Amino acid sequence: MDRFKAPAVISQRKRQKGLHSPKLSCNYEIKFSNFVIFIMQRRMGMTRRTFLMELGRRKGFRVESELSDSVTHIVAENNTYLEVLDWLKGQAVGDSSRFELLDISWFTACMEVGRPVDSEMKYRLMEQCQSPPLNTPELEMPAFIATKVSQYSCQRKTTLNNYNKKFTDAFEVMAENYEFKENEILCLEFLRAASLLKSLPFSVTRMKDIQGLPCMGDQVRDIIEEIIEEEESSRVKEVLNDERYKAFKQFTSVFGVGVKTSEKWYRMGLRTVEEVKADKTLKLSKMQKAGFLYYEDLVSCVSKAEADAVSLIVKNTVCTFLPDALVTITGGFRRGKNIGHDIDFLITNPGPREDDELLHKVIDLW
DNA sequence: CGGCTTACG
DNA sequence: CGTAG
DNA sequence: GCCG
Repeated sequence: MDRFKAPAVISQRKRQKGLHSPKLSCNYEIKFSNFVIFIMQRRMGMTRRTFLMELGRRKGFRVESELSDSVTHIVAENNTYLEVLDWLKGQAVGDSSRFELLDISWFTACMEVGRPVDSEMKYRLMEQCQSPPLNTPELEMPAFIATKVSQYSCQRKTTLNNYNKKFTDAFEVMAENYEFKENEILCLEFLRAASLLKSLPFSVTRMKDIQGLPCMGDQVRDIIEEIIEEEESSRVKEVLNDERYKAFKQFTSVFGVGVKTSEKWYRMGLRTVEEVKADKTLKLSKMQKAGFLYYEDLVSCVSKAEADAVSLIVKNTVCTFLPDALVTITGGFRRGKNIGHDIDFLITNPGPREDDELLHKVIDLW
C-alpha cells in the first residue's frame, strides 16, 4: 500500500519546485489596478491554481500569490463561505471582512470577457446559500477537469452515479475480451479508462471533455468518438458477437472457472454452460461443483433489504462467539448502493484478540 | 525502459 | 489456478 | 499502451 502513496507525495513535491521560477512572475501589464486577487489553493490544487493565476495576469489582472494586505478579492473553489472564513482565521490577517469572497465562477467569468465583472450576488460566497457548484463557463472546463482528476485512481471519488455508462460498459467489454485473450496490458488499459470515466461528475458529450485526462489513449479515444457520433462502437459490437468472447463470458460466470479453464473447455469445442454441464467426463473442482450447484443464486443480485437482513443474521451468529463484537456492512451498500452482487462485512472485536477461527465457527454453525 | 496488486486456499 | 470486481 |  505504501507504494501507492509515496509516488503521489513525490510528484507533488516535484511540481512545487518549478513554481517559484521567476519567469512566471508577471511581465504583464496591469489593467485593473483596483482589483488585487488572491486565489485560494484549498480544494483546488497547485497546478490549477498556478494555471489560473497565470491566466489572470495575462488578462491584465493583478494576482498575488501571497495573502498580503493589498489583496481585495479572494477567490475560492468548492469551498463554502464558512470554510473560507475558517481558513482565513488560520492566516495572518487582521480583519477578514475587508475582502470580497468570491466563487471561482466569478474569476472565470472575468477571464471570459477579459475584464472584471460585477461581484454580483451569484458569485459572492455567503453564509446562507451553499454557493458552489455554479456552472463553470465552458472556456475553463477542459483545464478544470484536467487538473481536478487525480492520476491516482485511489485519490478519486467513487461517485455512486455513473454519468458515462455507455462508454464504461463498452470499455469493460473490451477489457474483458483482452482478459480472455490473456492480454493483461490492454485489459488494464481499458479498465483504467472505464474507472476514470466513472469518476467524472458529468457526462462526456464532446471529445474536448476528455482532453487532458489521464488514461485516454488512442484506442480509448477512438471508441469514445464512435459512441458520441453513432451511439455505439463497431469494435465493441464485433467483440459482443465474437464466438470466443461469448463462450468465455458464459464459462467465467461460473464460480471457480477462470480464463485457463475456459480456454480448455473452448479448445474441447464446448461453447455454452449447458454443454459443459452435459459433459460428464469433465473433472470439476470443489469450487466449480459449488459454482454449478448454486449457479442461479450466484448470478442474481442482492438487494439492500436482503443485505440488511443478512447483516442481522451475521451479527447474531458472531455475537454467540464474541458478545462485544461489532459487525458493520462495508463496500457498496455502505456507500449507499441499493443493489450489489455480494455483501461486505467488517467484523471488529475490542480487547485482546479472541477471534481465532471465528469465520470457520460462524460458517459451521449454519 | 520497466511496471502494471495481493495473499490465501 | 481460483477467489476477482 | 500509458506512465514515471
